[in-house]
Amino acid sequence: MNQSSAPCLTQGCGDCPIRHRAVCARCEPDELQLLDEIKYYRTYEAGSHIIWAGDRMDFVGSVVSGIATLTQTMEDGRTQMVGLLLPSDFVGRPGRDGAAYDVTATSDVMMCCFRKKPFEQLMVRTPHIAHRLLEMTLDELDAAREWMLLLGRKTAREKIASFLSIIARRDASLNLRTAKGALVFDLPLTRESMADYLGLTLETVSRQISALRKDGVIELEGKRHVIVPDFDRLLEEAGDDSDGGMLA
Amino acid sequence: MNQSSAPCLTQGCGDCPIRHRAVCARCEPDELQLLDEIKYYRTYEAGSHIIWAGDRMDFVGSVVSGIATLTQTMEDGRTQMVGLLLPSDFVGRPGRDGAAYDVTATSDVMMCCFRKKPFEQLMVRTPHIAHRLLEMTLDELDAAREWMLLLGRKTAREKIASFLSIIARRDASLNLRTAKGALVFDLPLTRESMADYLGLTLETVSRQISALRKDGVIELEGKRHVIVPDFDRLLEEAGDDSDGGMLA
DNA sequence: ATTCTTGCTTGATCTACGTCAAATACGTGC
DNA sequence: GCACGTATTTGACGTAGATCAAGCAAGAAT
Repeated sequence: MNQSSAPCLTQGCGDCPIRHRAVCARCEPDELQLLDEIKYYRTYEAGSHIIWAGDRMDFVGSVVSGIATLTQTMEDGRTQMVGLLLPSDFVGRPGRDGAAYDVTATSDVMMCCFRKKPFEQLMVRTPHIAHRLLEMTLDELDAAREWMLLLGRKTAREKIASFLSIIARRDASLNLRTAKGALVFDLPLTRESMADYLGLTLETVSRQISALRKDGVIELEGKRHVIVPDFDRLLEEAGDDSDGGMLA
Repeated sequence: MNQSSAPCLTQGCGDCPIRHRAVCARCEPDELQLLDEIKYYRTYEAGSHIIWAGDRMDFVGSVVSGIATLTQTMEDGRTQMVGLLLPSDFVGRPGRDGAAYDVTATSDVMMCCFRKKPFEQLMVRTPHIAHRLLEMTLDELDAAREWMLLLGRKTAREKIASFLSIIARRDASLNLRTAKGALVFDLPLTRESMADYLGLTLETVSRQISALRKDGVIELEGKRHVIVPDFDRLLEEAGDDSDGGMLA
């Protein structure tokens, strides 16, 4: 169907999707075998918690399929999403014992896990794994800071437009174009989860999506299927500097 | 005066303040010498830009003295702070060429810089530097995510209280207690910069500080000098789970 | 002393978004 | 087909915080 679901057996990484190589892209065959030895798969049902904040976490790993979220919740129930995990995204903090956030499967999720202790030992022996992890963490930090601008300074409409463009970008595997060049993808979250992502209420999310639809910025088929006839227009609505053609 | 201004000559790190050892804490003497060879100091005047977003960045380093901020600005001028750099904090992204954000000196700043190329080479040879950087980056990511909860879900009053407790915590070097056990510190930012930190306007910042003062949560001497008679009370106002006694 | 400048406070009003409440749509099982 | 549960939309209204607009305080320059 597309490269993201292609197995990476050639990399010695079992049946993980290709970007899972994030961790083992430059490993030697013997290192890959060590990774395979400490690897296992787990599945989680939609709605179930993968980890609770504060739990001891004895693995690191990648999402193979499905969607998971990282969230923080205040005592009175207000919650803010702080991470969105799509297939191939990495979870876990080598060198840390506890989980800092709740990790929840919002759809059925399959994880590819590495037992943490041996993974950390492997890290010591194979410096490029540490480098790759540093790189991934810097990427996450960049994403978090972009997100902070969104949360602190953008209007509700800009937040929605930004979210749509972020999903279109990240979910590249699902990106398709119609004959006319319109961009097409599915929303991976409910309105409520989008609200938690954007620091809004679900009602405001719904209203702003309706408004963008009315103004012709997007089209909807059903509740989740989005068509973006003009991606640059969407970026304008998002208030982003038009870096423009990253999908050109 | 306090440990933060004590030189760390014993670590072979020149006259950098002690937490600068972040990078070189576990280095062998010969590695430290290599660090010294690629090290230089630079000063920046209050208000001047250290780096502009997008600039090539040919160094990494630590703040030795003064305060600097990381900010993002939208085309229409709305700005969001995404990082606050106090003495001993690290700046720079090994492996990345460009700066992602504006870095501004909000007071006179002295930086201790390492030339990036040789620093990266050193990183390859000394794995514990890479590990330390990963650890620091994970810390920053945690801080960013805490910050996201603040931006997305907290009220103005909670934001101010959170900010005060964060400063009290980070600025540990300046923490003092009065005879009665009240916590005392100085605000490192103007009201406007606080507003950029918190996703508010400077007027709202001012009003909420006044309100906290009126309610006895804090006392003020002048505009910047803060006295917190009861730190737990402040934490309650911040809406944080009372992890309580981190300063007990 | 006096004017300027910069940072801060306070007041009056406005508005974007939240809150509360009631439909509507879409499955899924019977 | 029909009942039921969940996700979503839409409406009416309230409010936290933004905006606009005056002051005020304290240091620096004249």
